[in-house]
Amino acid sequence: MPELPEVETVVRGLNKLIVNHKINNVEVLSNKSMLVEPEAVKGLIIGSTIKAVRRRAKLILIDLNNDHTLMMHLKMTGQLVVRGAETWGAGHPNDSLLARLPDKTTRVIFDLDDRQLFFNDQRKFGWVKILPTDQIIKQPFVASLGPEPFSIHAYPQFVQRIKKHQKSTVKGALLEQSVIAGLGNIYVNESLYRAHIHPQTLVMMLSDQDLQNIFEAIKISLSKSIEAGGSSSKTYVKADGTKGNYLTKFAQVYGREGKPCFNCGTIIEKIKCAGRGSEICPHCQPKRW
DNA sequence: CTAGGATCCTGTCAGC
DNA sequence: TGCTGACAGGATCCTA
Repeated sequence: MPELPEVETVVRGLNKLIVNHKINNVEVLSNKSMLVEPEAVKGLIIGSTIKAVRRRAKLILIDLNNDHTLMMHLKMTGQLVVRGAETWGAGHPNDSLLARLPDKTTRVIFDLDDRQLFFNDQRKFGWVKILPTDQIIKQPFVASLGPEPFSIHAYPQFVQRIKKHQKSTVKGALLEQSVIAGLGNIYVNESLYRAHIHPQTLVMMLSDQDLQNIFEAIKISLSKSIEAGGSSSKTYVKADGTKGNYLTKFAQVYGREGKPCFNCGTIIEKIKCAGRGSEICPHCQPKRW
């Protein structure tokens, strides 16, 4: 899925493009994607005005002017695209960001006054819900979330929470949203590479210094991506008109299997860890066992 | 309680 | 060309 930086990019874009706009109609093309009863679509969504767009972990929260909030999760292949006076989109980087919409991945269309918001999701894992705004933090998943990586007291909370997973691999623990919020497969791989830690290292084997290195590496990986992702929608089509992938602008190991490590030149390998593909530099991220 | 694997769904790509 | 299996930027459910 879009991970924290991509969701942050979506939220920043939506804040510029849909706040203070009224939702005139909602077209549901996939019931699986729209987990809102038809009566609630009519009674709570249609006719409301968007007040603000927020993010918590990988959740997108669109506050309406009736004390309710649209909660969206893009999961693996979701994306949000605005078409109107301006054209813009972010999330899963595929052709639907550029295509005429709706297309075969379009699941929900929000008709605003002078523009449309498209919820596209090839694999239909993502969803849209609506809740009273004050109930969001009471949702079990939201309540269980670990700290936002850039919040002031994130580090001690991160340390306390990851230490509950002593027998897990460090990769498995970092993928847990209850340990730290917003990481997914790519940023866990990127962060462990930058911290020089092998993903299969058990949490019980990590020193306090290791944890500090990992936490700093997470913040660097995320912030570099947010910087690049902020322009992802514009740079997705390169100057020559071909498709581009903004991840290649900052990724150190993602998608680089078989290529030389930027640090030492060793060939990047791809292994399986915590059930997910994991690119590593075998020299920079040595096994400790 | 934890940890690991299967699962939801659609599409693409490598290898016959 | 057509088929098959592996895999994919997530999180939940089931099992042990």
